[in-house]
Amino acid sequence: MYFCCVNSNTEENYLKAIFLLTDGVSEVQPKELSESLGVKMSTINSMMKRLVEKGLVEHTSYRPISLTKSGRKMAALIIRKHRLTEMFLVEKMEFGWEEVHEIAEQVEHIKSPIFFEKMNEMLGSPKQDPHGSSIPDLNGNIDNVNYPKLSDCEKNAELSLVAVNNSSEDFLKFLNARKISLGVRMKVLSVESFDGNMTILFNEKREEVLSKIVCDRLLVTQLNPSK
Amino acid sequence: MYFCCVNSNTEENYLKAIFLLTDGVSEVQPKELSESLGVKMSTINSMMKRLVEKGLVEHTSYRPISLTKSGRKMAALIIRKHRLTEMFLVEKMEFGWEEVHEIAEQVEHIKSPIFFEKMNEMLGSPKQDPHGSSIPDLNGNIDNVNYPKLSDCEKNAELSLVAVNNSSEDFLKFLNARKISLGVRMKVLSVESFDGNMTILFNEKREEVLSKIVCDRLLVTQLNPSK
DNA sequence: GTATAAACTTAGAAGTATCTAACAAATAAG
DNA sequence: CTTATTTGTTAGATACTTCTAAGTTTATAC
Repeated sequence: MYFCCVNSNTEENYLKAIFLLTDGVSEVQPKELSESLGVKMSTINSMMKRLVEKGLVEHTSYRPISLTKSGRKMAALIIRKHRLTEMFLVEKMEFGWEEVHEIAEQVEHIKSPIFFEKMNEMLGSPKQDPHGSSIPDLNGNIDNVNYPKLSDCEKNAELSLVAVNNSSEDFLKFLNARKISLGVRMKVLSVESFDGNMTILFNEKREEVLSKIVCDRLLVTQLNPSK
Repeated sequence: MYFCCVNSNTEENYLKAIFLLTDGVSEVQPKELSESLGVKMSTINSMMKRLVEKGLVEHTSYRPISLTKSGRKMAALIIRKHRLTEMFLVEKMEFGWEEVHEIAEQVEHIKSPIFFEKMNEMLGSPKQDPHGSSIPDLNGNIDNVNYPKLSDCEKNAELSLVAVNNSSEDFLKFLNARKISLGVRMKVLSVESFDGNMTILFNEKREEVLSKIVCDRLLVTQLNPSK
């Protein structure tokens, strides 16, 4: 018999991955999870058995995977620790937003509620992490604002960058090199229908051509709602 | 075959324990290690096989255990991370010295040299942790000052508390309750030869009777060398 | 100096986390 | 609608970390 309240780092990583992959939707395919975690399908299978038995995951043969209520809460609390850590590293330790994901990936597993609540306090209970993602509260509730992708915006749209979809070091260094950071003003000058490339005017000054891959990862809000 | 540069948290804990138990002496008995880590003797045996094979530990049947040069360096670097973390928690996050050991025990395993060097920089390259223990440098070298125990001091000795031998929460709370902290001035008023109890005058004001167990854990320097 | 106790070792088992290989079900393609 | 491909499952293997139980060696006591 398992003790439902004690989980290994590995189990926490599975819960977190399922949580992130079911953002917006309710289920995730075993295949997706396997690719996201970099493990074989059979490994997903054994772990799902354990997490189902612990009451954290719902899964029956040949069906997609979802979190139970308690699994979702647990996952959200791990993500809270991850995102508070990222914010702490950027705000209090002067790390760049491209450096913090890997460190937070390890720090998030530390068992010490007071450690993270101290961070939260020092940071003034931030609502977003350095990449614009929402930080779940202590009850595991998370504001699920679904910002549109830049790639879904049309010509002449005037926008502000509010979040990025991906915190990989390479991608964030790419943005750094072009001085693209959260809050930057953007105007869509043109959209190439052939390949999805977009020409963007940043802060009314710099022009950049961004590939579809990049535009898919930039989340924005409308600056002047056309009314 | 093993990869000598990659170690699990468990292996790191064994190296650290051997390092701390061989402070001053060159070897440690398997039994001591087993008690210190809270695992059975047979577990010590299997782990020693692995660490010997990795070239980190020296051990032959029925003989005591010691670290190789590379094992010692590795252990010192883990202790560096532990002690920098403790200092960071106290100095930059306002934790009490009794709260930090448990957290540092987990943080010390984080794989990110830059994370700890950032702490070191923010702290101004401290030489001691909040309990007065030396912090090894980046090469794994450590100042091995062997402060005398209060329990070894004689009547009328005038002393200053420079370190504690033990960072358990209970012990440090005991000291907190008596306002005993690093740097406090102490004068030995009397020593009870029967049980080793000592009556100590703190900062020329407060008098406390401390048991042998407590006096064994307090490390001091002579304030006025009697010459 | 033998008997006894303590310390140490070995062998074998269990749980976690992973894999490979073989097989089964569901989906896509013709 | 049958075939082929992709996706999912099971069984069995390996490495890690730990245990218990049984056996050995060293140290202690008389």
